[in-house]
Amino acid sequence: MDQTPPSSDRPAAQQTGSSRERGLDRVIALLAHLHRVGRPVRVGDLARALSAPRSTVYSLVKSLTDASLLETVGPNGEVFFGKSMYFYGMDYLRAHDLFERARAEVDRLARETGETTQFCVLHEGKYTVAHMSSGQRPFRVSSEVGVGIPLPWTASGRLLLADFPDAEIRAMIAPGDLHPPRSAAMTIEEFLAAVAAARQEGSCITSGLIDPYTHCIAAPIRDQAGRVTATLCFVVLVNTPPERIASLRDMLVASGQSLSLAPVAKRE
Amino acid sequence: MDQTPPSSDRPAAQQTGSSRERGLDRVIALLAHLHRVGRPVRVGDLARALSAPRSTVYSLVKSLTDASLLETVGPNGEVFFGKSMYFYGMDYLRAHDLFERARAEVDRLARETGETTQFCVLHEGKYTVAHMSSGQRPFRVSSEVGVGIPLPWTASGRLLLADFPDAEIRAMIAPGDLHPPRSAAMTIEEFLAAVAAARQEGSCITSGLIDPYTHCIAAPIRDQAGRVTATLCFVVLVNTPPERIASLRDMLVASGQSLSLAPVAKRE
DNA sequence: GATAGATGTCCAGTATATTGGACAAAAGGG
DNA sequence: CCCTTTTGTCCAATATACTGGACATCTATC
Repeated sequence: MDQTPPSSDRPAAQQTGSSRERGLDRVIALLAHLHRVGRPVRVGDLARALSAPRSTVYSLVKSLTDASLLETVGPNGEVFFGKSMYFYGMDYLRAHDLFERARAEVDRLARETGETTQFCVLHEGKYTVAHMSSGQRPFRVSSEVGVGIPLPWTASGRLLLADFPDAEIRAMIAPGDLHPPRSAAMTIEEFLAAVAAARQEGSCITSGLIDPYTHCIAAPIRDQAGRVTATLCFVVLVNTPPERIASLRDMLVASGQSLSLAPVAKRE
Repeated sequence: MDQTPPSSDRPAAQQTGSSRERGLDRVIALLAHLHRVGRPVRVGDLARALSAPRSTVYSLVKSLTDASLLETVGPNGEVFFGKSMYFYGMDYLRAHDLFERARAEVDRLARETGETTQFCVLHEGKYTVAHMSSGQRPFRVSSEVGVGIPLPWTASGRLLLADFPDAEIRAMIAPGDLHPPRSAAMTIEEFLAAVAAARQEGSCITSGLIDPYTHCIAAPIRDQAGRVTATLCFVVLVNTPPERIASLRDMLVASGQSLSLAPVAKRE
């Protein structure tokens, strides 16, 4: 046939057309997929999930496993993240003092209060749990580490947006984000008001937003400029007495402030 | 590291300096380089270090930062590992019960004894610290997390090789590995004997091997089949009294055994 | 402020990485 | 047992990712 002009006027309706793609892009999608799935995946399934040629995926996976970025695990040829990924993740930790200290603080708070405690950040426009420590009776928690959740669904989300002008927040929030799965939808104005309230208050408590049987108690962590860069939060059962909630909030605010100190020079 | 010497006269048909290379391979080298260096690196320096074309590296780094696998940091355009790398590393942790429990145990041992404590594994034929918690007076420790060190230089290395036949160990140890930097060289036979002794003993103590002023106390962690898969170790000052060393070793052996239990089913 | 060097972006051309398909071997399934 | 599906490996062909070089901006050094 003649040369098929690549969509002269309109983009291909289906991107499933045999598109030759960069190996690196496929790898990035592959890693994201593994993260989403959260468990080892067979190479064949990977190819299917990414709609990439099998031979390509085999080749890429070989390179990645040779580099220990992936590991083959299980009796079948399933692959998952490897040791190098772990080490590189630790490098990130080492470069980010706040993360390391916050992780330790979360573990301490969880140990001392017995409550499920989280350290949360804004990542790619979503609320994301960066570390979590389960309380004494670990109940079903709705957010896994590293999985983005719409900001309006959480108390921390209100704090994380404290420094953004309303216009930016509007742009950041997709329509569906205003309707938590197990709770009533809110308007963008209501949410903006909630952000403003959290900003004013210096903490935030929500009830039954993601999970109808829990409260969420959050406190900000600020950088040197005073901007909220992360949060700490407790997830407690709905029947927790108000005075305990207040006490937990005070602990959290105090911890948040101690983590907000200007990063000490750790080099010698 | 200039691991790609100009190679005055290479056998033909090999890369002649300007070798067009796969993007993914460059990325893998890039990540390894960042890990070696251990701090943010400017893109130009990356290109130089990898001896890769600048335009290529810019393009790759752009893809990686867009994916949050790298992050731009600092006033100049330096890049280092990004949040996604951290999350993927956490995924590795979640998939490896042993790592998570060992990390907690290391933190506990360090807190309770005040000694520098490490969790070590065999990675790519080297002894590698997978987690470390500094003691009360954190002194200069010679091994960073994730950095491979020749097996003969450490007490843990002797334990990690306990299940390998002598022939394999010989093949695994490079000649230079038998000469610790601050200590006298050993013969391969001496090392094999030390491995055998560690195997017999169920623990291992070395003195002044990497650092002349420290002892290294190590205990094995075993899998269901009883093979050594990892170790715990204390790094203590050379003047530590023998009875304390014995007591620390006993603690370590006990902790190692508790971690050696068959992995509990954590699924519900 | 002139020189020298780095940085980030852009572009056309080509070496080659990606691709589809073919294949044997293993793994079910009925 | 045969039939179907999946797996892992290999290969030739070509779409394109990588490359080299050119360029305009910045930073430093003297």
